[in-house]
Amino acid sequence: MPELPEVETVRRQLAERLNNATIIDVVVWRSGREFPSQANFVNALKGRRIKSVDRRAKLLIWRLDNRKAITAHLKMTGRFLFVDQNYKQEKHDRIRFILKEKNKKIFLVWADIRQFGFLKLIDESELNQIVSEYGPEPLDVSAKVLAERLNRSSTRSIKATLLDQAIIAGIGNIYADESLHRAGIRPHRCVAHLSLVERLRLAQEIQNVLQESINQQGASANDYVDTQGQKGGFLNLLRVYGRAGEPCRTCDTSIQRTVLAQRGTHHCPTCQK
DNA sequence: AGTGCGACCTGATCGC
DNA sequence: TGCGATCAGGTCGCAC
Repeated sequence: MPELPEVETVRRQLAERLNNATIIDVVVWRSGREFPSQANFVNALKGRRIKSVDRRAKLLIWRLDNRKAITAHLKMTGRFLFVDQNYKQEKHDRIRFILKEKNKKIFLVWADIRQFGFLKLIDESELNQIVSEYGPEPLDVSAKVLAERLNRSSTRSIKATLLDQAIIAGIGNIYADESLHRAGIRPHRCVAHLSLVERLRLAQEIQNVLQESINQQGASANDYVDTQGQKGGFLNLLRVYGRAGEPCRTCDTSIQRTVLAQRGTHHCPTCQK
């Protein structure tokens, strides 16, 4: 759900306030799998300065001043929310960070309804390893490079291929369906059988849809909200995702929903060949 | 080796 | 009204 555009939106909002901030305190309201050793997690963070907030694929990376980093994955329902001093803990809240930047205090809450997300403290070498296993950032390379990444002899469908973070980073269920509709390619097609023209068109549409969604602060299909609790504006611009039975915006044909790669998959039988 | 699939988790929604 | 079944999905780990 939070995919590249949504995670990038959160990154920008976090970076704006957390860059150069110092972590004063960390209160774990409810611990979980994401920080197995709670005391170590809290103690290791106190007093550390955040050098930058970066993103790789759907992973948020807070680089600290001691060659360590906090990685955060929102998965489906993870949220960072800026709150004020008087904020009261709500049901799914898990951690509160108190930070300081230029004598101004910052209160940040990590919440996660489904508890799939995680925060992890790791060192530089482990971070380098994780980052190196992702495919290229789709907005940092040319469409030609992306098209080349999709040129593979595999039995998999193009949709399953797009969801593989090792091939191209950051695409999830929504943007896989949306980019395939824009490119006029059926999700079920075998990746090995796509023509050069199709792969190039798909690569360009991946870049277009991701950039357009970032410009709208992402799409809130279900649970996603940004650090102010705001929904993304791209939802109404989606062409197929979540529109089963509704008319295709291009040709009026009813959008079909099937299951592919274990994911709800949406396409227009007329526009997509 | 590459691929597919279950597990993880909770809340919203649907049908009876 | 209430209750159970189903669905949402990113990624890991295991099986084939």
